[in-house]
Amino acid sequence: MALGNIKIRVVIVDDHPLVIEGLKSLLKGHKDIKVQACCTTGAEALAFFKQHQADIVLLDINLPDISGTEICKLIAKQYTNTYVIGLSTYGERSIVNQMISNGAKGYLLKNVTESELVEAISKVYRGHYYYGIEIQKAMANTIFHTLGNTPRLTKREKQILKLIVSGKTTNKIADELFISPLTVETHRRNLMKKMNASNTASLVKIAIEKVLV
Amino acid sequence: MALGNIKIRVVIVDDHPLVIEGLKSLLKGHKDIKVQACCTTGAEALAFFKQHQADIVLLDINLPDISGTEICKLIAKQYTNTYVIGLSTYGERSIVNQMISNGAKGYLLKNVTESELVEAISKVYRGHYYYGIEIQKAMANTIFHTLGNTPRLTKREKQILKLIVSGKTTNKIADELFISPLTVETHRRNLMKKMNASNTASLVKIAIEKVLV
DNA sequence: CCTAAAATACTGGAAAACCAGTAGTTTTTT
DNA sequence: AAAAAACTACTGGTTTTCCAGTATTTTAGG
Repeated sequence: MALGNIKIRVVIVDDHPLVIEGLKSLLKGHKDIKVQACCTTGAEALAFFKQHQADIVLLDINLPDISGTEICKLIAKQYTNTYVIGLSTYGERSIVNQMISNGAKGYLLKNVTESELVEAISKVYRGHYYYGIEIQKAMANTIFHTLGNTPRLTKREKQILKLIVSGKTTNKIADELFISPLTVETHRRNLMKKMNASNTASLVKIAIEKVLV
Repeated sequence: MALGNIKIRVVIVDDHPLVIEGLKSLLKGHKDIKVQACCTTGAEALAFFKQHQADIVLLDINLPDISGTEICKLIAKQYTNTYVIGLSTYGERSIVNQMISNGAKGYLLKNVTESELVEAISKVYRGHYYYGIEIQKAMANTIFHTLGNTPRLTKREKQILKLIVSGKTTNKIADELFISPLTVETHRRNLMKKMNASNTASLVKIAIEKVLV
């Protein structure tokens, strides 16, 4: 890997000791990588970074206290020499995007192999991006689906969408907002058109999926 | 632990190599426990048990091929000397109950500590039950929340619920399943009643929330 | 085999959602 | 001040969902 005797300083943040153990184990054999610290909470991690430096953070998105995306944002903003690689189990696509837009330089699923993990760390360390194969698949799906295609909703539309998702009928919503049911219906129709939904069910589903609610 | 020179034979089943690695690492120091095999799929695990014996199975509930609960049921039925300890991340409460009713003798969250893991294995090995502290908390919560509150849906109901969530209308669903729209409607109504939803919107929302879809 | 649960299907009627188009009024942006 | 965008509201009609029952057939478990 030709890094001479400089070690990549890695910090692991995950609330599962098991995962920490696993990651450490996978990295043990690589002498140009040094696991500097392991944290099981977001607060712990942030405290650590106030006092120390690191090159790479392996950051779980499911933390008990602070959300992974939040921490990612903070680290990316404050410690510009520290790069974040997100970690999660499969199936949490929307989060991947959030992490990336919050400055994560890489993203891996927890079923990562040793070689992939090491490659990710070294790539990201050198300033490149690295996304696991599975993530890339998910992203291809998503880029169109979630980001490129997320319609900008107006304030009123968002408000009404929330009420729809919460199970209120058009009439109830109209009552609540002191507007005509006919108006609510128009908004409803516009929402469906914008979000490519054919009925309430898909409207709600898409709304939840895209975290518009 | 006074087991003489008999080792407890443990099999780990988890699709994340990382978790396997972590568990192995935690168990390494204990010489009365022997990790006999690790499987990353349900099929692999079942194949293994056809040819070998084990005392304890550490079984993840999220496997790519067969559901953990299914495997648990099979093992408990066929290999009465092999005890299952379920493994999962938090938040999958309903599954805990399923696992237990399928014959799991113990259940742990993946953020288990070394001592807890070892204790669980030895307790279960001796024929006792063992549930992690967090699981016990979750169960207390659950008894009301998940069982009292998450309705058990039948196979057909789940199937129809999925189709509803995917945006299909009653007629489309009926077509797809080769049944009368009237039947679908009945299911629909039963779903709403069971899930305490007043309309499609809340049905979809609740379904997604409770990960019934 | 028998029973309970699940799946199937119906009647008939009310409410809510969906569709297409139009258009006036406010607010924001340029 | 003009243009664009957002919010408002309507007509008139179709489709889908929602509600309250009832009832037969299958299926699964003891």
